[in-house]
Amino acid sequence: MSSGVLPLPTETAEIASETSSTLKAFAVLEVLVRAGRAVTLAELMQATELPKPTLHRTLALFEEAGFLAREPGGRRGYIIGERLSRFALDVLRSDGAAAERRTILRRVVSEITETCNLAVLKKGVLIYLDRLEAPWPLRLHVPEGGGALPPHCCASGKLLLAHLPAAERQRLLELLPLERFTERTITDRAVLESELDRIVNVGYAVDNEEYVLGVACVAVPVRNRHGDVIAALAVQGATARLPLMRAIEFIPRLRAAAAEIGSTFG
Amino acid sequence: MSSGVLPLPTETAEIASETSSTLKAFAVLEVLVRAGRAVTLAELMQATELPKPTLHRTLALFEEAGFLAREPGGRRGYIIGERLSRFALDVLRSDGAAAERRTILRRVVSEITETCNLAVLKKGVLIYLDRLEAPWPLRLHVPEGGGALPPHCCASGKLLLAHLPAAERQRLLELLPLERFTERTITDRAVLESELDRIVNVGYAVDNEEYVLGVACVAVPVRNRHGDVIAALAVQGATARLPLMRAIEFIPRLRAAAAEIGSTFG
DNA sequence: CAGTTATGTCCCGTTTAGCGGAACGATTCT
DNA sequence: AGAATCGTTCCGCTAAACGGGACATAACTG
Repeated sequence: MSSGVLPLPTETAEIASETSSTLKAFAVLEVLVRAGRAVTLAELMQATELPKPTLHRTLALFEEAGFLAREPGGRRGYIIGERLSRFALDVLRSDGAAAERRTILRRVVSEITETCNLAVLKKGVLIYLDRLEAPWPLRLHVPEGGGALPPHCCASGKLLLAHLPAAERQRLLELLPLERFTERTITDRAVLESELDRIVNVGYAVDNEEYVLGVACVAVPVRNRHGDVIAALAVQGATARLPLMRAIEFIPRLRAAAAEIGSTFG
Repeated sequence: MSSGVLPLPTETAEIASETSSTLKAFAVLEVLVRAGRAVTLAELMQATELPKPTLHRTLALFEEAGFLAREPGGRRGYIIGERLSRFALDVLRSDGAAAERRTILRRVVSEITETCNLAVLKKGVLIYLDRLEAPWPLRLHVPEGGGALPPHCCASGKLLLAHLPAAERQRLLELLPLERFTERTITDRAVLESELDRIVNVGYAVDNEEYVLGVACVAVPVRNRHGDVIAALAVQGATARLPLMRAIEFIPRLRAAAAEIGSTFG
């Protein structure tokens, strides 16, 4: 796998600035694993920008615990240990409900041939639970690892805001910065509030280029068995290909999928 | 995949007595992952005997970093996050045993002079852990980066579906789109189901031009020491050169190699 | 084979971040 | 409704992580 002239993909300083020792250690593992071969301490220093003793300690810890092992002989690089392999296998095997949701998403995406995502609201920002891109060349690039979006300017975000308990919704509305991203972004609290009311009534939310010019979204609620809105299922596409009007036609299908997804929780 | 009346396999006190916070955190992940389903804080407390705030802190950390995620709604269990899932795949593709497996694969390929591959099911789709082409001019081009295949139309996919835990298999069968690729693709749920039963009985699976016209595959299970099916080893070839009948003759060799490969997984 | 550089290991005083009992808040059960 | 269980937050204490630096070991060099 991978590996070229420059030994490691250098995601660098991100790691060094990580506060928690545990996450730092985990990030080191990620670098090591992505290298796809034995890696020396010096290489890891370069790739992670972590101090030498810190790295050494971390690696020794993992070696002691069986997560890592070392090459025999002179320049002993670190390799993946048996315990880490077993762990990885268990991770892949513990699909369960995640596989179901992913499968449902996949079906929707292939039916409507547009990118779909499943998102929740966490501490006032929108977080993707899963996301599946349709095979179009023109794609919205989303930061790796479930990057958070501001909720006031995307369909899922507005939908989830709208269905918050009244008090919580009120509190968030006052707190949200309502930053402007395009000329269509809603930056007025009163306007946003009536938009949210409208969303509750019609049962879906749209984002008409409010976050990125040329990108429109439609989101429908995912409910648990009690009827609470717990997540949002959304379709997203370039308006050049998918004008909002056409996206809205997908709502019945989205709703059906949302119902299925809802039943995979709890 | 265990999980029954008693929620978790309780390796217990080992973890609580672990000195390093990082290893403790890792052990928590191991427990969570082995459960094979969403796990609550309370369950983890019982299984790890760690104090509540400690666990909470650890889990929140992982959630923040994208290694874990939570089920939305009321009783929010922890599930495996996107980042951890990706990490696991990277591990399996480059661990020390991967080299060993590749050696075994290489031998099989040179023995039978046909392309072989090793695959697992991840979130309901087939992913190659490794793949080695035989030196024939006519080859099936496979997208880089272990592109995912739909499981209902390839030998490995059907084999792995067949050996899923009954409940999970059932749920997935209902959800899979069963897209048609050739006139031989199985697109009927009932037919697929009886095919899966048949596969469990005979111990191997075939793909008779169900995905690509002119390409046939035969897959046998790779089992860990407990007998669980964890991967599939398959041979694949152009039917012009390798009619299904001849491919089936390779099964004994594949089985032998699969046993070897199985022993390289913990 | 000394001399030199690059890499790996250890020490130890400092400080941070993990710790966990306890109280509080939220949800589910009956 | 109340009771019980589960999840979250607080905060003072202390162990554990931190990392500069010194030392040790292996790999090049002439």
